[in-house]
Amino acid sequence: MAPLYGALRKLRSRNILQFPCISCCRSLASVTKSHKTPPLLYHANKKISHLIRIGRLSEARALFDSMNQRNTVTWNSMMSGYVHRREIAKARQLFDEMPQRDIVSWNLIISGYFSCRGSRYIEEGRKLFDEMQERDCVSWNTVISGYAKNGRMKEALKLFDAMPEPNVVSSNALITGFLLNGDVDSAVESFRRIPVRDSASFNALISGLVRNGELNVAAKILHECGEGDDGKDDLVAAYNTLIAGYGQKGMVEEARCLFDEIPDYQGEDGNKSERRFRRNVVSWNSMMMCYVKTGDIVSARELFDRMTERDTCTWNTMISGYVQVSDMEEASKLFIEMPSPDALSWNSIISGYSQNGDLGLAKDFFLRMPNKNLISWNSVIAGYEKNEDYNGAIELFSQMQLEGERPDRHTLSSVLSVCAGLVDLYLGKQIHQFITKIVLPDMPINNSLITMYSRCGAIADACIVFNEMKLYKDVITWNAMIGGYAFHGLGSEALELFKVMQRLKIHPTYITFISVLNACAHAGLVEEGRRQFSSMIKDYGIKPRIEHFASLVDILARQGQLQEALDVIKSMPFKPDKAVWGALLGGCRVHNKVEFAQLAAEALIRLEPESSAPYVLLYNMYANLGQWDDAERVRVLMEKNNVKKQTGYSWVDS
DNA sequence: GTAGGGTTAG
Repeated sequence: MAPLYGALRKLRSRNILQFPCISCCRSLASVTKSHKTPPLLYHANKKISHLIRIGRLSEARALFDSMNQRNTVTWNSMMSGYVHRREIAKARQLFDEMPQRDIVSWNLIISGYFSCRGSRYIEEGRKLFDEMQERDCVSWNTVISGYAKNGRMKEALKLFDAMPEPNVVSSNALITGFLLNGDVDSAVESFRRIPVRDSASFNALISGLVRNGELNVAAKILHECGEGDDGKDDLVAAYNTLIAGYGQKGMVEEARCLFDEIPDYQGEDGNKSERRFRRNVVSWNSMMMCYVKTGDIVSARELFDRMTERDTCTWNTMISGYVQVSDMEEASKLFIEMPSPDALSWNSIISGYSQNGDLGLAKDFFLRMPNKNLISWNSVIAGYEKNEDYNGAIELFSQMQLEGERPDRHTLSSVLSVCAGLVDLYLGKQIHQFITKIVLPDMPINNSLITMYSRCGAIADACIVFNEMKLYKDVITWNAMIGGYAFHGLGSEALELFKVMQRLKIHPTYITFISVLNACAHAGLVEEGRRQFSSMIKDYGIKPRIEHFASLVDILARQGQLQEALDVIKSMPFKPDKAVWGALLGGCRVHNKVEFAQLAAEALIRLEPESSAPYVLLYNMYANLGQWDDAERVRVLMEKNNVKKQTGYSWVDS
């Protein structure tokens, strides 16, 4: 008896056998039945399911239509193709047309309805379930998991209690459902109530806990897993999930501890050990990803080199690691070396070159890529936008639509930034219209809209978007609006909004303070500016960047406090850049402080010898003061340095 | 042919 019991346990843990239930007997019956199927029909059925598996649905349908003999399996296979594609109407049509239905037909159509979004479909699925004459445990599991996946736990639990024989699959579905709703306690309780847990029980619980940020609970459960768990010898997937979860939070050390806990058995001659709980390729990939996420490319590479078995994901992770640290040479080396690059590999390389400013290579790879997808288009469009080749971005955007690729929120967000860069309000409004037609504007999209409108001079439209966001705002939203006000010289509005933000206890970022300081400059508030500058450091622990110093210099210089501004420049821990000297020079012009102007202009000329602006400014100042000798000296210097005066241009589109 | 779950790109 004992060996038989052991064999049963082994089968169970491999998901071949579960709780005793009708479906097992039924599936055995259908196996024997398939032997009676005429060979031609049997092969045609196999062909249909193969075509569906590789995603060639229309070919499968053509074959289905051409068959002069079909059995229930034929109809069911065809139906499953539509169910997978969420084409529920077509699946339903087959269901209604088929001459004979078995339990699988019913289960299929019900699962189809439950995997469609919208309560309409769920009700229809439920109606069919209620109409069933005979149900097996798959029917129950389908409906329970259907409710759970849609977050409707009340109905799921009711059915769970009503089912004739509870089984581990439905319990697992409940766990997933609870965690989808963030109900950690109920999930853990359901888990504890399962008499014999399998590996999917652990996976469902651990992955849900990780998604809810409950890493400590997950680790505890994983370590206390006990006797009576069929899944306990196959916990590697759950370990992998938690490793990845730690990686997401940057907790590399915890991840490494877990990784080291998984045995790395390799039998003699490098053969894989019989033991099932051992590191697999996903464990290595996940651990590598942790290092990649924290920018520790050396440790990631170390693991990569130690791996005896690599899959596409391994290569892609390593490539994306090099992309992140801008080592495109190594990234493309791996890309060439890897056995069969997939869409993800191509896209990593494309976005890598895009982000690192090599648009030519990005487009080269993009054009050579065999099956471009939405992400490929988005990567290359974002690259053009980031590198300020706005017209190139727009060209790609229209090209993409000509080729039948539908833009999504990522595309549209990039295109909005393009409109902002081009200062093209007309185009921006068109894109806004387009957006409302095809996606629900979410936070990132709304944020891009605010930036676009304010950069294009339509501050009122920016306000409308901002106010429509009501409760759903993040720091970026606030930064965009405050920055918009500051950009338009509406200093007091910007400061007022900043106060509201502080009252709501939203933590500002360094970007917020760039806008706040700019607002102070525009509003002529010297004391307020100094106060905000030190509040940034003291109250919020934000280290001032050179942009903040530039703003502070701007604030002081505009008010004619040029000596104070110069003191700031001398005391700051950065080498003053164009913006800093530019701010000083701007103040000098307004207040006719020629001695400071000379200092600032000379510094600017050293930084950018080809720019005519500082020469012109200095020349005009001397001229205004009647110091014609000095003015002439500037003009000669300009000629000597071969600088041409550029014709002015306005950057505001009418 | 139907039910529960792990890693990578914009």
